[in-house]
Amino acid sequence: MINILKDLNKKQAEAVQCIDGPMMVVAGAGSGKTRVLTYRIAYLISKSVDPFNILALTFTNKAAREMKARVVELVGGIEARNVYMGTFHSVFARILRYEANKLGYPSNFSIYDAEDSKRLIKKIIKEQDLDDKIYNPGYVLKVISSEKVNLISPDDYNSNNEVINYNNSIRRPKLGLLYSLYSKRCFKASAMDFDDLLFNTYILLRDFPDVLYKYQKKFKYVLVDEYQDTNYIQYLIVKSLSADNKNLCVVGDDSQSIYAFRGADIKNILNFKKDYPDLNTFKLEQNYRSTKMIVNAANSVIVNNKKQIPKKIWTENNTGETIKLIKSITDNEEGKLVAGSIFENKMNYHLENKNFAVLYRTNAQSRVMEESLRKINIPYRIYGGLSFYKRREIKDIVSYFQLTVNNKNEEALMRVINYPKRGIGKNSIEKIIVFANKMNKNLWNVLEEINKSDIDISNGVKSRVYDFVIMIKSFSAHLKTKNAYELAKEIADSTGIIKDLYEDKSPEGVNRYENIEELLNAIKEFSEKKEDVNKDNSLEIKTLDKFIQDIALLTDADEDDKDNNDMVSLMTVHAAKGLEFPYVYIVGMEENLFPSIQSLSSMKDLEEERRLFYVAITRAKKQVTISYSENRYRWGQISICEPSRFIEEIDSKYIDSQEEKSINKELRFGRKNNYMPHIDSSIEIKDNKGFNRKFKRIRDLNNSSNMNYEPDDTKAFQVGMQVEHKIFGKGKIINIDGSNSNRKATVFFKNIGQKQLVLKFAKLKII
DNA sequence: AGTGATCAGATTTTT
DNA sequence: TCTGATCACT
Repeated sequence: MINILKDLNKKQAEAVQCIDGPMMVVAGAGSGKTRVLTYRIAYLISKSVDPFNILALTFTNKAAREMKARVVELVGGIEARNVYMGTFHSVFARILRYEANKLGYPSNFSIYDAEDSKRLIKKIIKEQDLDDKIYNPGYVLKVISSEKVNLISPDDYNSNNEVINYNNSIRRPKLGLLYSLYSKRCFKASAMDFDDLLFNTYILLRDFPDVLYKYQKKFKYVLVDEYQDTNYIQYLIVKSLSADNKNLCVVGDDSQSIYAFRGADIKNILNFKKDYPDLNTFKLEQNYRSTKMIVNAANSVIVNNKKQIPKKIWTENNTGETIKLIKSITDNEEGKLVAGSIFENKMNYHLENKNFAVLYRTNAQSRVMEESLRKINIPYRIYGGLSFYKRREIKDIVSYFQLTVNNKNEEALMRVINYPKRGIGKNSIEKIIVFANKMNKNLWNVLEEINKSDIDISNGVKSRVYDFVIMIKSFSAHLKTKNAYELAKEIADSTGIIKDLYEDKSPEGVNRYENIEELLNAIKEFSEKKEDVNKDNSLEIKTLDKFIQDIALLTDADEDDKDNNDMVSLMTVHAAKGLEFPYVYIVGMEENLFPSIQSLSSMKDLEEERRLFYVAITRAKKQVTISYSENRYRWGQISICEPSRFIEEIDSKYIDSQEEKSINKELRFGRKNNYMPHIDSSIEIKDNKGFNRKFKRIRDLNNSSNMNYEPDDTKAFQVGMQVEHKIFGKGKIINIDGSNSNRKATVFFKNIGQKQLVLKFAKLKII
C-alpha cells in the first residue's frame, strides 16, 4: 500500500489518523472532505481493520460509487469490495430484506417511489370522499413523510391531542386517518416507501436487541458523509449502530445543508458535541478548489446566515478573476448569452466542453439552455430531470417485473392490469377495489378469487381478470428458474407490450419502443455478468428480482457516454453538490426563482436558499458567471423579474460591476424595437390561448435572430431521410415543420432519441 | 370498454 | 408547455 499520509495536509492527516472514538470533521467546500473519508477507510484497512467491519454511508448513489472507486485506487479492489458502502436507503434496504420477516414483511417487499406513494395517497383521498383541494396529495404526503422521519407512527400521531387540535384548527381533521390508511395499504401491499426504509430500520434495531447486537458487532467503524443532510431518524440509526463501539466518524459542512425541505435537520451537526462530549473535532478550512476571488465571494454571501459553526475558509490558490454578471431581457436571450459566453471562453482559452457547468434552481430552466447550446453546436449533458427509470413506458414494464416479484404490489398492479388494453375498464377496477377494502383483503387475493366473488361485474370481465392473474402467476413461477433477461423478454413479449409499442409509429411511440429495448439490453448485460458463486459452489442465477429490487432507489442510469465525455454539464444546484468545474454559470438569479418564492416567508428557508447559492458558487475552480433575466416565461406567462438579493450580498470587491458585457449592441437595438413592443401588446390579449400562440411566434422569431450563422439550403431535407449529425450521430427525419429559414426537423437518433432541430443550424448531412 | 377532445393545474429541490 | 382528469361519444 502507498504511503497514505503523504497526500494529506496536517489537519487532514490528523483526522484520518483519529480512528478511535467519536469524531466530527467540519469540512468547508473544496477542503478535501472526500479525500479524508476515503483515506480514512484506507488507513483503517492498513491498520488491519477488516473491511467487513467498515460501514460508510452516503447520501447519493453517485457519492457512494465515487468513494468506492477511490478506495479501490488506494487499497485495491479485493479489500475495497468488502467495505459496506452505499446510500442510507440502499444499505438499509439490504438489511431490511435480510431481516424482513421480523417485521412481518416478506424479503421481496417492493419499494414505492415518490410517484407510487402519490398515486396511492390520491386513491385513498378519493376513496374517503375527501376534497383533494383541502387534502392536496402532495401536501398530505409531505405531512406523512415529516412525521415518519421524526419517528412518529400513525398511532402516535392519532393519539396526540396537540396534533388533533392543530389539524382541526387548519381544517384538516382527517390527516391522521390518511396517514394510518396509507401505512396500512403499504403494508398490505408488502411495500415500503423511502421513509419506511429508514423508519423500519430503526424499529428493527430498537425492538430486536439481537439484531442490533449483530450489526453493532459487524459495523465496528461507521463513517457518514454529508452529515448535515441527515434527518432525525438517520441520526437515531447511526447513533444506535455505533452506540457500542462509538467509532463514529461524521463528515459534513453546515454551510452546505440544503435538504431541510426533506426533513434534514441541521441540528444533527450543530449539536453533535452534546451527544458525544469526548468528541474530537477537526476543521478543514483550507480550500484547494477555487481561486481567492471565488472563496471570498462565497464567504461574503454565507456570513449573512445567522446559525453556523464558526469557520474561516481560505485558500493559497491564485487570485483569479472577479465574478462575472450577465443581464438579459428574456430567458431566451439569457440562454443565448450564456451559451455565447461559454463558446467565447472555450475559444479564447482553448477549453473543453466538460470544463463548463450551467447550474439552475429548477429543472424547468434547462430547456432554454438546451436550445441555445444546441444552436451553436455545443454538446451538453443534462443531469437529473426525468430519469430513465421514471419514464412512463419503463415504469410500465418495470411494474410487470415488480408485480411478478411481489404479486401484492398494488401500485404496480394498478398500472398494468389494463395495459396493454385487455378490456378491464375503470369501473370494474373501481368495484374490485371497493370490494377489497370492504373485505379488508389485498387486491391481488381478490383477483385470484374473482370467479368465486360476487362483485358486480360481467363474467366477461371476470374471465379476463382471471387470465391476467394466470399470466402473472406463470411469470412468478419462472422467477427462480430463468435468468433476468429470459424472464424479462418473456414478459415483454407475452404481455403484448412490445407489440403495442412496435405498432405505434408516432415519434413518441418509436422512442418508447427504443427505450424498452434499451432496458432489455441493460437486463441482458446484467444477466450475463459474471455469476456469483454460492456457498455450495453452484452458480447463482442472475434473476429478475435481483435486477429490479432496488430500482426505485436509482436516480438516473448515469452511465457516462463512453464515446463522448466532452460535454457541458447542465444540472440543478442540488445535483451539483459534491462536484466541481473550472467554469460555472449560475443562471436565473432572480428574486422568486433563486431564492425561490416558497422560501421567502421564513428566515430558515431563506438561509437554506443562501446555502444553496453558496454551494453553487463553490463548485467553481476558476470562474463564476452569474446571470439573470428581466423577463421570464413561466407557467405559460411572462413574468417580470428582479435580480436576486443574493447578487447584492456578494461583496462588490469580488464581482464585476459592469453588466451586459457580451450583448452585441446592434442585436440589442434590434430587439428593443422589435421584441419588447410585442410583449406589451401581447399582454393585453385576454384569451390565454391566443397569448400563448402569439408569444410562441415571438419566441421563434427571437430564436432565429441568432448570431452569425449562415443558413444552409434547408429545402433539401425531407421526411424519411437518413441524416447524420456531428454530435448526435445517425438518425432519421420523422417530421418537418415550419417554412424556409425556420424549418424544423424532428429527427430520431439511434443513440439519443428524438430531437427537434432547426435545420439551418443543425448542419445535418444527408446520407 | 375505448377513444378523443377539452380543460385545469403545475413547478423547488430528491433518496 | 406538459400532464392528468373528465366528459361526451362510439
